[in-house]
Amino acid sequence: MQEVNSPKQKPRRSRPVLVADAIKEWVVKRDLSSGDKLPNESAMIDQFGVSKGTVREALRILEAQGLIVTKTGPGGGSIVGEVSVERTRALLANYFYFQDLSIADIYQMRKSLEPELAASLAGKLTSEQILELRNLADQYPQPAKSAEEEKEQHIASLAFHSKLSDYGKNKLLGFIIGFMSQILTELTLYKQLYEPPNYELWRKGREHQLQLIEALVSGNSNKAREIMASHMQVAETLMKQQEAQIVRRFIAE
Amino acid sequence: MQEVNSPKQKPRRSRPVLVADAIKEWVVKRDLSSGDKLPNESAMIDQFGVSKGTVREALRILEAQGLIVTKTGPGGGSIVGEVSVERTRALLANYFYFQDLSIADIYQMRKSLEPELAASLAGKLTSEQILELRNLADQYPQPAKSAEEEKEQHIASLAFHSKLSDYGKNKLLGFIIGFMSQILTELTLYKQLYEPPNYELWRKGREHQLQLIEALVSGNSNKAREIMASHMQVAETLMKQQEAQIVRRFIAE
DNA sequence: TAAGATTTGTTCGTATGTATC
DNA sequence: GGATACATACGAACAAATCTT
Repeated sequence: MQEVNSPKQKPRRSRPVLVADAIKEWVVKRDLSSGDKLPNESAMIDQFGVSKGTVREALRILEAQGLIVTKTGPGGGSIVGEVSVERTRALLANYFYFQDLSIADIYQMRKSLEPELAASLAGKLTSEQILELRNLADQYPQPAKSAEEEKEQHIASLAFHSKLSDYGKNKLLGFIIGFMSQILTELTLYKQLYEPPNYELWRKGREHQLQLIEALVSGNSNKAREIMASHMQVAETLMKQQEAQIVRRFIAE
Repeated sequence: MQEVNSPKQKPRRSRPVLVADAIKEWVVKRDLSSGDKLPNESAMIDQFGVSKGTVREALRILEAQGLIVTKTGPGGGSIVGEVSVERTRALLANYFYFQDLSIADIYQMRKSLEPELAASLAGKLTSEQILELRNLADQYPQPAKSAEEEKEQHIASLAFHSKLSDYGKNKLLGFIIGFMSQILTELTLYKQLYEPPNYELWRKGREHQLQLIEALVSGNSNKAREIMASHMQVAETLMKQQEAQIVRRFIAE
């Protein structure tokens, strides 16, 4: 599997990306972690035998991926920087900018994952966490009086799910659920308001949240799963009513 | 919500970053899509009133995120580039480099998602796709004779799942499953081989693949779901036996 | 094949900004 | 405030890739 004679002429990597790769390798080889210092610019210029401009382009590449953070001044320079969730979500959103996700796609996944998350959290939450959830659920104790208000409630509800995903131990599961909540929130923020508030669905949704909290407190994981599953059905109906389209835009940075 | 007096002194965005943002905005505002041309370097130098070096750093940022592709020569320059799955997976992997994912975390998700995917594909595959799956499943018709051979079979099996995820219409679901297959493949590639081949599990795994293909062809979605669920149990046992640790390394680019 | 034109790629020297001591 | 150490930014020049004729 050599790269010789490969018909797929790979587009020759420019020097900045080669340097960026070299730096990444350097970091991994020494098993550096968040906060550890990298050599400064002039050291890299010597080390890799390239000019300042090239080194700087390489550093911008790593910075764009969230792998390093750079500071000026004495004691400054670049350090390894923990990649943030926000940036990662943004990068993932950029990918789906080109992929035409539908509401149905997102709900196919939510219906599988959210009940699983709820079940895994039953009996595992601290009283502070429970309190936070209650606060979110109580944020809108009355049915929405206008489409605008319903929108706000919908967003608060998504924040509830996002918060829940933070409480789980499974970082992958949490990330994906948080990502979907973000997409749906943006969708809700930007969408047209042409539907009147739906009282029946509102009532069910709120009821679900309260029942869910109760199940989480009592540690009944099967019940938590069931409630969340019903809730997803309701939420899906609500979203599909709006015939919303996924907002196409770059985010990142 | 002004940025004045914000206690959270946000780390002043450098000029390349600002230029990169401006370019992104420019692209979105015109609703450009994959392949459309951006102004060339000198035009940007004029347009933004910055130096060549600054423009180039901005372009490297966008390139690192997969948003543009740059070519030299006449008619060259930068174009909007569809963000590739590979790059996106790599960027996501960078995030989880810091998050200590466990095998259990990944399988909690696989157990939820893979059966769902299987069910959604029942009766929807073309004969070419079925053939490809059969080929992958038939790649190792005999039980592994060595640990090394078992490793190869395990990787082939993951390729089977990856392929399956490509066939679905749900891009988000496909992406996540593909991502997990990739992580597990790397894990398998780099892990120590201290366990002897496990014939019983091998037999079950292969049986599952064949039964699954059959269910997919006949369009029995409930059966497809069930088989995949059992298969996930087996696969999880196999992985956990190895006590593998998630490989920590940067990928990307 | 070869030459010329176009556009990105890379270097260097210099100057400026910024944080620490 | 001044000295120091570092990143940030500019501009001019030259190198390399690639398209056209």
